[in-house]
Amino acid sequence: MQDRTRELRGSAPLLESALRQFAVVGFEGASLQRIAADAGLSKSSVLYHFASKEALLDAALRPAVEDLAGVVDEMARIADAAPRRAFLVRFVDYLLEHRLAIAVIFNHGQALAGHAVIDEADRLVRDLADRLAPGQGGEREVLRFGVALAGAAFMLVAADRWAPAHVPDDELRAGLVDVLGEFVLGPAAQPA
Amino acid sequence: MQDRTRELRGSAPLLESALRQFAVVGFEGASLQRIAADAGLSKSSVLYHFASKEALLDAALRPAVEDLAGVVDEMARIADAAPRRAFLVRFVDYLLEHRLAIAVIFNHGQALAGHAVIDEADRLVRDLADRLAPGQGGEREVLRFGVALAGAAFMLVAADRWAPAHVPDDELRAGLVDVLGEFVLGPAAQPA
DNA sequence: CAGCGTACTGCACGATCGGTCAGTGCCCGC
DNA sequence: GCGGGCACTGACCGATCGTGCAGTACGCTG
Repeated sequence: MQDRTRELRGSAPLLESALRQFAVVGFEGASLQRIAADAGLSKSSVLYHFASKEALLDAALRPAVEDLAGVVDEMARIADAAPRRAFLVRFVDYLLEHRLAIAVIFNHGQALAGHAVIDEADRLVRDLADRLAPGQGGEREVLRFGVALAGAAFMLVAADRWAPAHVPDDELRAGLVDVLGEFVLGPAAQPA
Repeated sequence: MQDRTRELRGSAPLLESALRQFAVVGFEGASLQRIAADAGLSKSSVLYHFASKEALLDAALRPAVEDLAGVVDEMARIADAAPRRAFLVRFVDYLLEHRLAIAVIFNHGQALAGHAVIDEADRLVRDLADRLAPGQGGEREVLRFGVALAGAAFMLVAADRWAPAHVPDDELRAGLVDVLGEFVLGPAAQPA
């Protein structure tokens, strides 16, 4: 395997096709052939821009992981202050923006353990959980946080499958802010 | 494809191997070769007992789906009565017993849409959600239920990945009953 | 012992997998 | 105009995919 990966500037549609395939059928189930066809080019062309299938996965997930690092930083700065709800809105926005990547990381994370991006994402999520549930009695808090986050990750891509009609993003965002707020901030933090 | 499937009586280890592979790498990512090797027999032998890869998926998920139908029935009978918490305990037990199948249905459901078992499982889950959130204002309730259920499904197989040490089933069960109870029964239903 | 069904296997098949490589057309600086 | 790099492609490779098929070892029944 050559280690030279040509970082294509205008590769957004290709990365989105890859992300969609990875999210739906998983990394092993997705084929370069299908990803390439979906993006409108040949398999060879995909492997011209990205040295391997794994490099493609890395490039597809990288933006979400880097943004997650920013989110965790932000969370660390506000610490235990009041504007937790504002942070929650910001976090739900992050989830919506990177919904496909989030689906890959959560739904297929176990199969992808060992890949650098996934391990980094896992570490960041654990960081976030630890920060939300400090102290030694936090195991229950971590469980609550895990359920809320993974559940949100699922609904991001499954909401349409359950709802009778397409759920607009705005509605989904409002719902997730409410539900997650109730879940991780406690019922006392409910809005008016 | 021949439609004759020999229903093997002592095929439990084979079905469990299949389930584990499907849960980790998804249906398309899992290979009959690896499933067979994991169960200690040849690929041909697997295809002797199950007419195709899809038939194997069906057989592996069938028990969980049938049990789910029972759970939904039970839920329908207790309706709006008080013993909801008892039902929740029963439900978490169900999740723990079929944790691999649950992981397949939730994490890879989108890729498996169209397969009979998956569609049936989807229908049952929707039934359950509708029963928990009746009326026209229930969209938010459905979202809450989806987040809680999918989150629980995730933690069933991911708890060990996040925790510093292995999480015993008893602990996981207790935690899920608490967290899900708080989530779908409302904070008022908290135990002493 | 003969005969049959059951559990299981090795082998072969066409298709598809990820990946390599030798081109090919095109734009851009000289 | 022309040389060189850039984006892209088809042909090809060995491996593996799901599946079909013929054959084999074994245990039961007659």
